[in-house]
Amino acid sequence: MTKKALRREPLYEQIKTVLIRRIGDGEWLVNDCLPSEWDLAAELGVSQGTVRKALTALVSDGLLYRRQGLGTFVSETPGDWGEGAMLTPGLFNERPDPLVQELIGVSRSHASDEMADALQVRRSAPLVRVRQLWRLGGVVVALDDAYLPAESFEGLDARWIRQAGGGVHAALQQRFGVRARCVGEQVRAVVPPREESLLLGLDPEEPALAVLRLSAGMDGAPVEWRQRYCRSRFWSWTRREKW
Amino acid sequence: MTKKALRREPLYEQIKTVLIRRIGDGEWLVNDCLPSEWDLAAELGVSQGTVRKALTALVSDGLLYRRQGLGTFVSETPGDWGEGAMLTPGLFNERPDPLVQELIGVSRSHASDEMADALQVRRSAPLVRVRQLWRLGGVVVALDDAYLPAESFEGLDARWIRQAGGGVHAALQQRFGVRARCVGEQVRAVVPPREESLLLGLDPEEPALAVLRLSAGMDGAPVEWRQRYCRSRFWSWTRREKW
DNA sequence: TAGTGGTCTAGACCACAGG
DNA sequence: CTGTGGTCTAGACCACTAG
Repeated sequence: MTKKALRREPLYEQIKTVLIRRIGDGEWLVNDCLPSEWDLAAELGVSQGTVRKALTALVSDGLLYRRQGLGTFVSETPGDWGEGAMLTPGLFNERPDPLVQELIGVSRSHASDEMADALQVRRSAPLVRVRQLWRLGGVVVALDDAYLPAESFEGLDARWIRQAGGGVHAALQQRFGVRARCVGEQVRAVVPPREESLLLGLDPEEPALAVLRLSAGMDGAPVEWRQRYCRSRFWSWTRREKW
Repeated sequence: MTKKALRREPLYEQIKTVLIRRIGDGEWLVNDCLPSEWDLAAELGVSQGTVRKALTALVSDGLLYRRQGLGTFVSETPGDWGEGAMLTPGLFNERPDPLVQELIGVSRSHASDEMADALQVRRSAPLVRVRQLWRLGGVVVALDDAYLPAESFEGLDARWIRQAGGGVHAALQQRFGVRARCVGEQVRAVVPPREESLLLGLDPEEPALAVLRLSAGMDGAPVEWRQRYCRSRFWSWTRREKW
């Protein structure tokens, strides 16, 4: 036994966990209104202030949104691009632009060592690969491949993805009840392989931004490994603070 | 007159503003302990909870840090790399590494249109350029040029920067009382110009990550425009969430 | 008008650090 | 032991939204 007693987890953290689970279980669907802070407080046996602290954290995590005078709601499944993520297209003082994704195809693949490590599957484990193209104003700006463990997502195919509105993450939510969120991201400057370079419309030897991203379910289990090549010729990728 | 009355700014926002100003004025220096939440509350005429909310916001902004049982303290001036910023070196599951900066030289330059726009100075306005090299484990990993309005920072030279510990931001704080923080960042994949490519030890035509960064003082006035080339060959640049 | 989130207060207890 | 931040409660008032 250790001398130091385990610090008990704060109440609002426990509330967060409960709410995440109940949302994941489908008790409240996308854009559903949660019970009011007071109702939740009564039901959970804590004060309204504690519920508020948990809700505020979930809002900043992007799982919920609030509208004063209306209530607290479940957010849309984030799109495949990764709304709250590191790289969004645009220049320093620009408005967000509409990104359109185009599904190219779904195929089978096997886990590289790097993927197997990130997805916590064995090496060469079977994966599903979903290849998509991103356009902005008609111009191709990015190409990405999403890799998912085939054993966990049997039956995921182009039809399901199209029915879900074209997004892998939307399909995961609808077909498997999994809400994926980005848990790690990497950026490199590379010259893409010839095939990808052609799809992107790059000159030979023209560099692109390569983004590697790992997504996990709300329970923390790795769900998707994504490799994306971004054109860096006309567009750049920006982060903006409140300013 | 408009029908809709102006919404009064929340108290904790006002408290934030007051504290930022008093820190900027040097009332508390780096690593100084602020008065306790209760003392601040009494002095400012608000409740302890309101002070806490303002302090919490400033902690998440990186201006303060707290240690339970001790107090609330003023953070170090962030280093020139940009500690809390988008790109920090390392692989997915790595610990942070010690980055060492080496001052190459300080020279005069003139604002390009892009710089003038970001720094809010006239085109071709005189600028001070500070060129630095970044090493990680002895290997050169990045090269950057910091551009500052010469009129605002007259006298900034290599000696002052060295005396401040080698950092531009540290020198700004010590010599001009300006705490700079990153307000916007951009990433591109490019093949650097020949001179920069040589300094970085890149092969000809080898791509690098180019990071453009605008920093502002606590009052929001633009202070520094920075262009950085990062080697992308052995190192990659990562963001990690709590995970 | 009723119900919601947004803010603020006052007071309480806990865990931690230091003398 | 004292003082600090960390958490939690109960209650209040405000601003916004919908019907």
